[in-house]
Amino acid sequence: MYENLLLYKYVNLNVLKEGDYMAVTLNDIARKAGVSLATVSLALNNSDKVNKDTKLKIKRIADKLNYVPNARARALVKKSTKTIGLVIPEVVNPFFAELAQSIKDYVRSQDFNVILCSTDYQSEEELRYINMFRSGQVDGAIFACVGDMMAQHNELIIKLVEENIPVVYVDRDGVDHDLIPVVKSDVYHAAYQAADYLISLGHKELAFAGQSVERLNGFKSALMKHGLDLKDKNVYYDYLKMEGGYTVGEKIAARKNKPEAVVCLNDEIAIGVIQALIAEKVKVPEEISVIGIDNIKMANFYNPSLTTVNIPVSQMGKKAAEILLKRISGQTLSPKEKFFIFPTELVIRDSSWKA
Amino acid sequence: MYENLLLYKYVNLNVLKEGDYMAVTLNDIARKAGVSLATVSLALNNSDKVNKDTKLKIKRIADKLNYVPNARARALVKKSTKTIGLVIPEVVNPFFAELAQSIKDYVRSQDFNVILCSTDYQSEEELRYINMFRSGQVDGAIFACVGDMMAQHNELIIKLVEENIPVVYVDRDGVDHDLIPVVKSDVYHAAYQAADYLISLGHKELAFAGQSVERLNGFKSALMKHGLDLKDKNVYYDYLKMEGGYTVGEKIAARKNKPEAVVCLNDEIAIGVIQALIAEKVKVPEEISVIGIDNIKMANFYNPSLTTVNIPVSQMGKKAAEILLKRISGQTLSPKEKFFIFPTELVIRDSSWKA
DNA sequence: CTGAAAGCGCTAACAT
DNA sequence: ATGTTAGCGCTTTCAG
Repeated sequence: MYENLLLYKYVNLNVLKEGDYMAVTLNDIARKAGVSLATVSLALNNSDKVNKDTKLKIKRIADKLNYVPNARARALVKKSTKTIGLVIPEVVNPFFAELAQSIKDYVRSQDFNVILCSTDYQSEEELRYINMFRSGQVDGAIFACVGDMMAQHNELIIKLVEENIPVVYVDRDGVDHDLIPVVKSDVYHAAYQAADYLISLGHKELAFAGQSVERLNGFKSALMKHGLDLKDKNVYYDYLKMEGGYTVGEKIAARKNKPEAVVCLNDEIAIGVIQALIAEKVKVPEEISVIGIDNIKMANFYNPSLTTVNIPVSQMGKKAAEILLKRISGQTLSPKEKFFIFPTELVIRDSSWKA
Repeated sequence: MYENLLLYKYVNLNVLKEGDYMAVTLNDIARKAGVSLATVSLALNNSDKVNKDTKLKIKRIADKLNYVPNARARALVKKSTKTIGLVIPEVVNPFFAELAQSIKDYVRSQDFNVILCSTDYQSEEELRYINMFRSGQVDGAIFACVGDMMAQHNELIIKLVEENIPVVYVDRDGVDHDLIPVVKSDVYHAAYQAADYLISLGHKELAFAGQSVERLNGFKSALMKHGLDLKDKNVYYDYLKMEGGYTVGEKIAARKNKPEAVVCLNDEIAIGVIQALIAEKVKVPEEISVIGIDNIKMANFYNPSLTTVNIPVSQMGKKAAEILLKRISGQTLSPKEKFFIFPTELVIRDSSWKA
């Protein structure tokens, strides 16, 4: 809007004493231009209610003074900050990093900013953020925090929405999709695909590593379909990060009767598992096949390269951002947008092999 | 400050028609409590100028109404948003992700938020952010964008500082450390250490991959010290990520006379190089040693685990955040804080080996 | 087309 | 101890 204000000049009208900088305001410009403050505001906002010549004159002066509108003041009256909150467990996690990046990219193209809200899997942190959102610091928010412990906040988040702070969930299920749209990938199916593929390779005894009901269920359903049963000792229902995967790998390596293949909650865990297995001289994939979910960039650069199930994070992020901004601008959502689900895709690489 | 306001109740005083939610304001509370707006403000800010009983009464009412102060209004009058901007090239980069995380963690502990400003290495994006900062959306900013093309903004950033938006640089050098404090790691020395170590292993022909004057110079100085000379064909001076590293690896693999070892700008590039080498049947480290810089988490989980030079990113992030918040709160910096340099440390793992 | 004026919701003197 | 008042810098009717 103020493209031509971005000049590199710098004039300071109202500096009183050195070191006490005061930003130039509409008033400064008004005085200098000999018009009223209101006219300046209109002119700079390109209203056609103001004479072309005065507009030009005003803009020129604004340029010269290197005027930048005060975002705080504008936010107060417009009741909008042009920023959204993004709640994720952590940035140090390729999946969420990519999600964050795609969301930021999209909203930025629409002149919005994003406040980074990582919770480190702490539910109290999520609570703090919810309250911050209520204070009007953001125009809307995306919640992408997994974990069952977060579910307790769903009611609070609904209140947020009722207070006119739109929310969209990513890979988290809410209750009422009219109130809170959901963008997700079919992780149930992803886990199913992973297990199904492993079984098709000839593996009979499969393990699962990670904490996610939905994925575990998908995993189970594949076993069931093939008439295989799941032993308790084969599910390592715990852990979310790479180190945790390493622990699982160590445990598996220490077993006499090892599973033939393991499906991991995500690629990071898979890498952890593989790393431990290799360290313990268990060959991957010759002795044990390992498969991840997510298809992070590193999966393709790992050694052995990781067989995994692709989840289109960037697309999901963009879609979620689109939906959120639509909501913020008051547009209505199509039924599909209220529950948008992305398909997943098996990516075969080198960490899985015929038994 | 309003701990006890976080109740889950929800009362709406001034809803006029359904769906038209209006937040409760100080005025609502004042009316309800039969006191003035000012008293309410003081009470909720825990001023001791207000009677204990009225304070309690006011707080109780605020609770009941589920009051949350309006951050936008407060920002306008306090001339502070309690948020800072963090400019990095991209979140999808383990180094910057960790930096972002540590900065966020620290400022959050001081009740600040961070706006994620990634530039994707685009200098125009940095410009947009600078201008956004000028609008008062943030109380300060951290710039951690590398790249020589960004240097052109240094003047603009200095103006920002002169307009009372404190800035600190991370791994980027400015001009005037009084104006813009710098927190950095000794990457010159890091590259030196890497090369020096490789030479100590017996390698004589070393290559360098990546685009960074400082690191290349450190690399060169190690060669010089040992009386080795650097052939042009051994420096792959280019802007690179993991894929770029892969390309370099392919080029190296295709050479008749291969270098014996390669120092990479960072771990991601190193991983790319190794991956290509392995794909081309060149053994790492048996035939070529590869060493990275940064010591990202993945370095330890890679295969072969990556020899690298540790850079204490998290500490750097925290320190930068500390310094920035000090500046924001008007505290003066010690000379050391104006140019804070972190030492680096060689981390020997499996990607390097005696020739 | 331009100006005057009323806020947005809060803080912070200054009175009382 | 509490109330009154004047802004913060901007947008937006409503008059002229």
